[in-house]
Amino acid sequence: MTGLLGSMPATIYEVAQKAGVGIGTVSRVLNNSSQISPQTRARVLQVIDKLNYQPHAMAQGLARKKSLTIAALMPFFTGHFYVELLKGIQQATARHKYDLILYSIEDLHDKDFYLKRALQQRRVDGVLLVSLPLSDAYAKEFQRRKLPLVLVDTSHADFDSFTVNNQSGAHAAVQHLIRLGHKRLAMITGHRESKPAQLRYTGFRRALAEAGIKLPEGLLISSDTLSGESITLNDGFNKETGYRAMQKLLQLNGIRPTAVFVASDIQALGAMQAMQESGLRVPEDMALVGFDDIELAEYVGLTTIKQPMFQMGQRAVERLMALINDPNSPRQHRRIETELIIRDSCGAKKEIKHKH
Amino acid sequence: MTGLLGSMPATIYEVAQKAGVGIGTVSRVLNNSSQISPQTRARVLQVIDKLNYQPHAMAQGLARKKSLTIAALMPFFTGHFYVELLKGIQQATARHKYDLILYSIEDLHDKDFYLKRALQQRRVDGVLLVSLPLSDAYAKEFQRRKLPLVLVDTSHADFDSFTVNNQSGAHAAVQHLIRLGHKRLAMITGHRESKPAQLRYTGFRRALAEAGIKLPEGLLISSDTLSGESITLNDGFNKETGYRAMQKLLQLNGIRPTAVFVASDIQALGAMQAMQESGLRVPEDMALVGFDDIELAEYVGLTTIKQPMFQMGQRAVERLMALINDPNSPRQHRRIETELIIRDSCGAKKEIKHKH
DNA sequence: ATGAAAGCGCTAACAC
DNA sequence: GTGTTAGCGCTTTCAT
Repeated sequence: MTGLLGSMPATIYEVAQKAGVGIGTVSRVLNNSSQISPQTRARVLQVIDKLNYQPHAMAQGLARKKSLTIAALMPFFTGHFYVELLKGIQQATARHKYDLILYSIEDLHDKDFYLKRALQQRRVDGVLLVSLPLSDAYAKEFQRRKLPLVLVDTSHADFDSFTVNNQSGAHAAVQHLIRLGHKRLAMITGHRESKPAQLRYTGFRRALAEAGIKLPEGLLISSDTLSGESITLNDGFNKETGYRAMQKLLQLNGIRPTAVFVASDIQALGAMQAMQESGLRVPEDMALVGFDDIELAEYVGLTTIKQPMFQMGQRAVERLMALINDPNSPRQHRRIETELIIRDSCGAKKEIKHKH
Repeated sequence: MTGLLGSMPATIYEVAQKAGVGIGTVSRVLNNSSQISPQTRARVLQVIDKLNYQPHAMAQGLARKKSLTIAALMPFFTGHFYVELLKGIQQATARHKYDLILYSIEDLHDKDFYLKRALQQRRVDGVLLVSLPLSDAYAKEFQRRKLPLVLVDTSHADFDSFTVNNQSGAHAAVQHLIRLGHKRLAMITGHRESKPAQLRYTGFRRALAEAGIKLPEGLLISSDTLSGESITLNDGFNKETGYRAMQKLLQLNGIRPTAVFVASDIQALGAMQAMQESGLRVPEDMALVGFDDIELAEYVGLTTIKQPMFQMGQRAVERLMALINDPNSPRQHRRIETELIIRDSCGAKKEIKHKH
């Protein structure tokens, strides 16, 4: 039927010809333009269907100056956090019938390269920048090009952003401990220069202050005050720092805390190991709350703060789509609230445990 | 300098004009064509650099009938396996200077939709289909269109594929147990209809046969012979089936096995839980080997079979690129070998343990 | 070696 | 309403 051209996909010309109309008409029904007589529209649609015609994405993109594609630049997968985020992004993108190009950033050189690519070459309709700081040079570039940009887990005054509310998350964690009756609390966290570490610390202090509890000396342990090989890894949020920090806490006789807020689950795991080696049990000897809700947290029954990354990914895409459709939509900086996941590491006092 | 057009990216025309050459010439240096005088080439390159010019991907794609993009269709992330795979895919794709469009398949309707999209809209130069069976209808379609396709973790006679060698992996796992001196072995696995389950079983049998060991009745437990809610989940590879299967094994007095090969780590976790509840210890009371090397495996010290997904992703992309460059390249069905990761769940006999 | 011109498949402005 | 035509930004003959 399709003759010699049978193996090549149909073009708008063939559709037009078979339907006995001009290509403009076909284009119109494709974009379901305002006024087309129902008859011709039906006829064209029929041919389209018969030829199994689908418009050529690049030709459309070129003519329309739109790609129906967005790019996500993200550091590749340090676990759960990014996987969930990517899922959310992917799903929302698909729902809008957009394609998602994934650029993974392993070092800062990559970032530049891909940013440039997204900006100039690939002409995506919008970009999502995840966890990476946006330099002023690129900020200007995005503005000049009027290319919609949404930041996720990072921020910049001039662009829309979605970040986790670290402070209120930490606050909720500590409040939970306090509600359970704990009065002598400690905190283990990452490097003091780390922004999340700072915010989580603020939340911790705030919760203590509200309960009229003060933090004795030595009950706050930041990674950078420790010694050890991998101390600097991942902003101090790693198993070894958790382990060493807990060892330090355990040496505190007399003022040993009854509960500790560990600013990351991975550190909490290290802390648990240290406790175990000292013959101490969680939560009997010491209650623990983590932060992140990594996969292992569920397995070991660690009560923790979950960051709703899936949702964050979705919302970021929704926002990006809104910006694509209305570039003048006012800037929004959204702070996503966390969720307290209660498991076994704090024991139960007046609380009902939610077992998963 | 760029005047009113300053906010739009430069085109090949502007480059040509500023360099005092025709657009054809610019195009030639862009594609570093054979013969261009070093001088003009230098001059053009200089202008390109000054204008910060980068070719427009869609225009190039349209003219060249190539998109420099591939698509990966995959069921979205059931953990580690897919994350590693995606990392490998992403990295190899980037190395070839291709872009990666990610289509996530949540149900079979998605699969159809995206397959059609990739196939007809000519957005991509090749596709990677992961873990999903390819229907004959689409197989024909890919052939007709001559669109390069590589299957990963799934296969079809007519297309290149990369799959894990389930059989030899299982064989290695069981051989390990046998070398450790175990003579009474059992196996816990997923549904009997599951292809991986079948292959792993074959590997198990082969290892036993080679050692002259026979499998007494009742020492092979498939998920579909169990009862319980989530028994059917994920082809029977889930925690509950592992748990129940182990319970069943534990009821076997007299012929209780000293070691069991569990065909998935997640089931091994369930099995361990059942043992723990019965006051039994791993490996003292029973040795365990899993399959998959999920994240938790390391945490609980489970000896297991690792599937090198990162590598598989990379190789699949390499193959796809080869096909894109030479569509007539002969078909290859690659079987990727697994790796035995020795941890603590088998104890040590004559073996040296590799501790991670 | 290089300029001119004809597409690539589509959209959109312009006629009628 | 619908056909015609001029681009979109590039590659690629075809001349020269």
